[in-house]
Amino acid sequence: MKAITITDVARRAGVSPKTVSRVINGEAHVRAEIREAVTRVVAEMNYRPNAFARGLSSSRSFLIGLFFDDPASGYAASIQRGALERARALGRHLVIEPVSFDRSDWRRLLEDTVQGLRLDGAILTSPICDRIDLIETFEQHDVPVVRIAPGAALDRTPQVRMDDRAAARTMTEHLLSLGHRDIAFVLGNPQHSATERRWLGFQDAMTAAGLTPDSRRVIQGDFKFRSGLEAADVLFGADPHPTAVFASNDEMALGVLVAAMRNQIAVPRSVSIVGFDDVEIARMAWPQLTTIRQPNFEMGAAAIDLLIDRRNPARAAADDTCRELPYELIVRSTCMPPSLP
Amino acid sequence: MKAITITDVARRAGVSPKTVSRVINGEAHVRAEIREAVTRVVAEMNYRPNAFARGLSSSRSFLIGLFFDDPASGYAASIQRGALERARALGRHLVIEPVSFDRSDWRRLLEDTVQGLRLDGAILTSPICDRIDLIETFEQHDVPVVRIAPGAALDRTPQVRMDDRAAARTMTEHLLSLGHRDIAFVLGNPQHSATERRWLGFQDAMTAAGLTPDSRRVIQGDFKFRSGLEAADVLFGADPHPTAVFASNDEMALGVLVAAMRNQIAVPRSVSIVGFDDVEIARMAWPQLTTIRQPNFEMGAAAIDLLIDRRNPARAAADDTCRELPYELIVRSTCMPPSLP
DNA sequence: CTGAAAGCGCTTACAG
DNA sequence: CTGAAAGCGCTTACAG
Repeated sequence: MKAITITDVARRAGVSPKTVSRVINGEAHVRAEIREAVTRVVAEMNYRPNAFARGLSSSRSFLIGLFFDDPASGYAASIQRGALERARALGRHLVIEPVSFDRSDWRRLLEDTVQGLRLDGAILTSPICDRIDLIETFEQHDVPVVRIAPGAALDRTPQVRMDDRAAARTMTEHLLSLGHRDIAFVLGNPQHSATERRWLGFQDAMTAAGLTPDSRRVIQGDFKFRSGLEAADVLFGADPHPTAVFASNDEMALGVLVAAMRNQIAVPRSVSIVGFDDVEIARMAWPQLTTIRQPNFEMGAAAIDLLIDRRNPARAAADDTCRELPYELIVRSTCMPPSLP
Repeated sequence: MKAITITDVARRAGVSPKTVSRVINGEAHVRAEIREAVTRVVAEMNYRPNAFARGLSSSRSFLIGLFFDDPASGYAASIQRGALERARALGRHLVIEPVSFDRSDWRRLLEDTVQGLRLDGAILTSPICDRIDLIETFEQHDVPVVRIAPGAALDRTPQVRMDDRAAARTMTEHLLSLGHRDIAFVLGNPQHSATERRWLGFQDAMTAAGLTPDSRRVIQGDFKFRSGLEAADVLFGADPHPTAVFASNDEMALGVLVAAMRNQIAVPRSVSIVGFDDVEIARMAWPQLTTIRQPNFEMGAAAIDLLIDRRNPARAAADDTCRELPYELIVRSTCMPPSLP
C-alpha cells in the first residue's frame, strides 16, 4: 500500500504542502475555510504524517523515553501504564529503555538511544533518577528530563513526587492510634531515596508520641520479598516480639506476613503488619494488607504532562516544575489493637 | 551540542558518505583497510546515525512495536523484559502500545502508530493476537507480525508458543500420582486461547486415568484473583470438597488459597492447590505455590528473533515460523497426598 | 494569511 | 570496491 504524503493531500485540497502542514500542526494563520477543507481531505485520504520526515526536518521526534532500572517490577508497570495512556492521548509514543549500570557500556547504549532517537523527553524513575551522571548525559544532548520521586539534586529537573515522609508518618500514627507502642520497622533498599524518607516519617510519628525506636526493632531490608521474610525471622525470634511491624513496602510486608504464618503467629491477633505502595498483591494476600496507596499511575501521567509543558513556552513559564500527588491510607485487615500481654 | 553527521565522518576519514554508510551497516564490498579506518573515525567522533534520516530514506525504522491488551499485567511485564533485552542487543528499540478494543477509535490509534512510525515489526500477545482484524491491519501496512501464544489462524503468522495442553496434562498427572481422584478445575478467561488448551490437557490426564471430571467441580473463572476466590467458595461449600484444585493460572490459584484459609481448610493437608504460570507472587504466597513455569522472558526474546529473521532473506528461508519453548513443573508446597476420608 | 525554496541526514539506484 | 546524484516527506526560514 503506497503511503499518502503531504503533497498528495495538498494537491487534492488545492493548497500548498506548507498549508497542510500548518493545519496538521494546529498552527495559527490559516483561514477557517481552508482549515476545514484540508481537515476534510486529510480524513478522506486517511493521511498520517510520516514521523521520520517530521523528525528529520524539525527537531521533534514525538518519542518519549521511559527509563527503568528494572522494567519488570510492579512499580515500573504501574508508572508505565499511566505514562502510556497520557502519551498516546497527546500523540506521543513511549519507548521503554532499561538502564543497567552493571554493564560497562551503559553510557554507550544510552547515547545510542538519546542521540539516535532524538527523544523529545525522558522520564527517569527511582533509583536511577538520582544518578547525576545519567542526568548530565541527557543535558548534554538537550533532552528535557522529568524525574519521578527523586531524592537528590532536587532543583536540577522538574519532578513528580509524593510525600513519602508524611505518608509514613500517617501510617505510623494509625498504628499508634490502635494502641501499638512496640512497633518494628523494616527499611527498604538504600539505593532508593524513598527508603530514607519513609524511615524519617516513621521516626517523626514515634518521636511525637514520645517513643524512641529500639534499634533491635529496626531491620535493614531491600524492598524484596525475601528480605521481609528474613527481617521477620529476626523480629519474631525475639521474646516478646513486637506487636506491630511496619515494612516500608508491600513486597516486604508480604514476607513478614508469610513468616508470621510459618511461625504460627496470628495476624492481626498477635501481630499487626502494614506495608507501603498498594501494589496488586496487597489485595491477594490473606489477610489483605493495610498499606499506603502510592499514585503510580497518576505519577506516570503527570510526568508526561510536565515534559510536554516544558516544550510549550507559554506553559513552561507557569513554572510548574514540581507536582506533588496525594497518598492515601488504605485500611484493610492486617491490623488491630495489640493483645494485652 | 551540534550533532555529528555521516558527512563529517566521511570527510575526516577521507571517503564518501556512502562508504561510511556501508561500514555502519556492515555491508560487504569495502576494503578491510578502509573499513578499519572508518570504524576508527566513527569511534573517535562518537558518531551515531540519525534514526530519522535512516528511517526516511530506507524503509526501516529500527522500531518494534509490542502490543498489549493490558500492559500492566505481570504476564505482560515478563514478556516485555525478554523482548526489551533482545531488541536492545540487536540495536532495535521497543515501542509499547496498548490496544483497547473497547474504544471505538482503536483502529485509528493503531494506524497512527503503524503508519506514522513505520514499525519494522509487531509483536502481538494474548488475547489480542487472535483478533483477525488486528492482524489484517498490520498486513495492510506490510508490517511483519509475530504472535505469542496465539490460538486462531495459526498458519497466518510466525509464532512463539508453549505446549499449554501438555503442561496442564503434566500438572494433572502430578496430582493423580499423589493419589488425588477428586480434582476440581478452575477455567480461565475464555478470551484467551490458552484457557481451552489447559482445560483439554486436564481432561487428557483425567481420561487416561479412567476418570471423568464432575461438572460441579469445574468452575468458570477469568484469570483474575477474585474469580479464584469465588470459584473456591463454591468448591469449598460442597460436602465433601475436592481433595485438589487445579486453577489454570497462579492469580486464581492464590484466590483459591486465600479462600481455603478463610474457610479454615488447611493447605495442603485438607486440600492441594496448584496454579499455572509461575509468576513472582507464586513464591510470595504461603504455602508457596506448586505451578507450571511458563517461559515468558524467553518467549519475548524469541519473538524478537523471529521478527528479525523475517527481514533477513537468508534466515527467513530457514522456514523458522514456529518456536515452541519448554515448560517446567515447579513443585513447591501446596500439594500432598489426599488425607483418608 | 499563503507559498516557493532549501534543507534535515541518511539510503537507493546507478555508474564506473 | 567506491562514489556522485537524486530522493525520502516533512519543516524552517523567508518572502510577499
